[in-house]
Amino acid sequence: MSIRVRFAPSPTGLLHIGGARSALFNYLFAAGGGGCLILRSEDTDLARSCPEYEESIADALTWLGIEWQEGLRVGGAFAPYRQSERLDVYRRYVEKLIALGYVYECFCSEEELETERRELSERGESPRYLGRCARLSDQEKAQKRAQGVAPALRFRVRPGAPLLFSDGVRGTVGFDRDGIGDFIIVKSDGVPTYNFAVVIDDLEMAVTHVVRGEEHLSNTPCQLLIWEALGRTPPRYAHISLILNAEGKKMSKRDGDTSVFYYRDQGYLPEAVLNFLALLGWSPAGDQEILSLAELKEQFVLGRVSKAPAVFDRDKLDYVNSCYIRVRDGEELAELMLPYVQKEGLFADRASWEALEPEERAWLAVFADAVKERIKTLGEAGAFVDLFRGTEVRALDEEAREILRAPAAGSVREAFRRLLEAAAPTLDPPGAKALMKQVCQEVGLKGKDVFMPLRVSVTGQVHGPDLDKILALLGPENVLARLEKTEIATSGFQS
RNA sequence: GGCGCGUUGGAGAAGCGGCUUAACUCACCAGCCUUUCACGCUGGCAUACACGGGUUCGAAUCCCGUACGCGUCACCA
Repeated sequence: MSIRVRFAPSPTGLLHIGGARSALFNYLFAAGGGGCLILRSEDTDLARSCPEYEESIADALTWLGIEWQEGLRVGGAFAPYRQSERLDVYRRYVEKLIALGYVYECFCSEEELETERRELSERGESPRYLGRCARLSDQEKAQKRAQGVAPALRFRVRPGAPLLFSDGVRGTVGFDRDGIGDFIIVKSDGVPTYNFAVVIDDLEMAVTHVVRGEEHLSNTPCQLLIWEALGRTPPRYAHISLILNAEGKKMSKRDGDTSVFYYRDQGYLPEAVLNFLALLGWSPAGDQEILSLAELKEQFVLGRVSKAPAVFDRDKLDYVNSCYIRVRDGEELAELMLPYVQKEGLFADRASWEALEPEERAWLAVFADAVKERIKTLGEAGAFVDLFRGTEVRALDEEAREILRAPAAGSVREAFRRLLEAAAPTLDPPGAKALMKQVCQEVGLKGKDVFMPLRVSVTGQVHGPDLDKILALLGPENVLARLEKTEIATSGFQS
């Protein structure tokens, strides 16, 4: 039998990093065995669910490169894949459980339930429902109903052996049945609860393995109970550890920077996010950590997933991302950077990469190659725009002034200016290099003595990308203009 | 508080009873490379197996307790 797994988010928010990792692990697990990933929407919480979130979750998965073979958007043999559209399916199973004697109506109010839980808790017992409505007479029920109280449906937990299951990452896990308490499977508004709907969906959709976050571990016994009542074999479960924030707490939406789109907008590449997420709680057998999706698929095994929670480390994400930025180049990388460059006002009026002129694309390609080794995210590329554009030079700091005060600085600049004015009206990196070589010959110097004054004159900074690229990107006109500005700015200091 | 899960250097982790005087990656530091920075390379730092008992000739690895952390206890999912 082939593997069938599912990712079943509830559309109550953007896809967050923990959800993305669950989806990834499901995807990798299924892909390794030629299985099928189902994307299902658990929208039984009518009040909080929202179709826009469902769309954005699917978009986020697509952006990441996680493909599903069945479910939302793609359909499949077990449609529909939205729980709100499967109410009649659940109803059928409720009938079945009723017939089997597992279900009873509960009229308890929220306050009553809360009081019960509190009392149990104070007595040091497990807070749970003690079954107050389990044996209501028909008359009592009729009375409640006459008062306008709509009943919820509870699942009756019968005594029996402990619920043991073998978890794919944690090994054998067990819960006692008497600690559980009868739980609600259909709310008073007639909508099934999560714990019930998942079981029915997993059953109907022939799910073979459930890979999900550890927060669901304590839901598992309830679900097992339903499987048992229905006389069916449950899927294999695997509960992956949580992702913690720097404070060691479960990464929650309240932390802010937890949505996948946040990282996309910051300029993280999808393959980097995926690679990083895979490394959170899982480790490859070999030493290589930078792995493509194809390699991850090939190497991923559930058995190597860690039981302990992992802390989300932005530094490592940055590192992984920089690795993926560096292997890209030319116009391909330039296109990725375009939005961030536009944010700085450059080519801001262009609707897309296609709307750029060929020479603009070429310019951006040189730009991209000039900055790619010094950025961790695409977003950081924006900071370089000013360096390569316009006639303005950044204010000189003391270190920069020092360099321009060097005895030979003046003649270097002079020679460079002269040669540049005589040169062709355009500059490319090789051309810039040749020009600088000529300067070296003319002033009889080389190395730092030549390059540093030029660098500072043109950029105002002591550090930065390769000079030939800077010059090419600026173009002769801007270079000349900048030369003049730094001349004026430093003239008062040259003795 | 009940129940469940976890605990290897700052972070991710390898380790599955002897090969461990505990890999590897990030971060950090230094040197080299380089016209600068960055990249890359080399080296280093980090007094890492939570603690206490067992089992064993031998334990980070198995068992039991304790501590600490986290999760969960909803007519949320």
